[in-house]
Amino acid sequence: MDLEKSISTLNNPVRRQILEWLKDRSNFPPALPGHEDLEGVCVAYIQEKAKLSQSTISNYMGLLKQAGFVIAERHGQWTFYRRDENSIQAFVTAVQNELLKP
Amino acid sequence: MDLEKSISTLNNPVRRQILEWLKDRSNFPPALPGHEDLEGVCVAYIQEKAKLSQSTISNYMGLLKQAGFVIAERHGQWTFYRRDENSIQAFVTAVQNELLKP
DNA sequence: TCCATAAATCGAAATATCTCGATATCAATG
DNA sequence: CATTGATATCGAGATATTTCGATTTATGGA
Repeated sequence: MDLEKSISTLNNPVRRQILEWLKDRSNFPPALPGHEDLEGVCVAYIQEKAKLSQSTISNYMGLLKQAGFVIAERHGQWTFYRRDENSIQAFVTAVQNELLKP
Repeated sequence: MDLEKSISTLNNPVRRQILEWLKDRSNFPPALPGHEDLEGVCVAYIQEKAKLSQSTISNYMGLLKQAGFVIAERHGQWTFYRRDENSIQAFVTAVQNELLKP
């Protein structure tokens, strides 16, 4: 848990929005045939919703992954991203511990 | 509660450190004669501990104040800063609500 | 009123972040 | 193995943040 990296990753409204969207698969188009059973959302769907360039979103997802907020899983040519709830919970706890008085 | 501004204010290790220091008055030199009853710590003390320039610390304290993390109270030529525990708690709650799944 | 001290504001240089288009990589398929 | 489609990486321009020293403002005291 690198608090520094986590905070700077969250210091961007689009990245926070992506984490929000990823709470619910139904924020994105239905899975393509053959992907129905896979968890997570591919980059193209996230890009479409965020309306930023492909490279920017790929970069953002890399940052979210490095910070531990999402898990990436490659299946064929697609990378599926999903939230890492445990890691997100750990961050929230760390923020509490750092900010709130003993 | 402007989450945007709060997060960007916390996106700096020195500002977070200052909030940490302000948890306990005894992290700073004893109050000057006549200031014993006043809550909070003056800018000069914070500057001394942070080892950054006076203007930088004044700026940081302004940001922390705008974000609602500290309360400033002027007494004579000194400005005393102290944590705003309610506001800090509100921020932590907002982070929880934004990040954790329903 | 003049001076000294504390803090705030200003202007600027160095560094970091954002965001893009172009290019590279990697996997599937004919 | 050449092509296509998905994603990752690269290089760069625009913008934002960090941090400073210099200046300004506010206050209290001689």
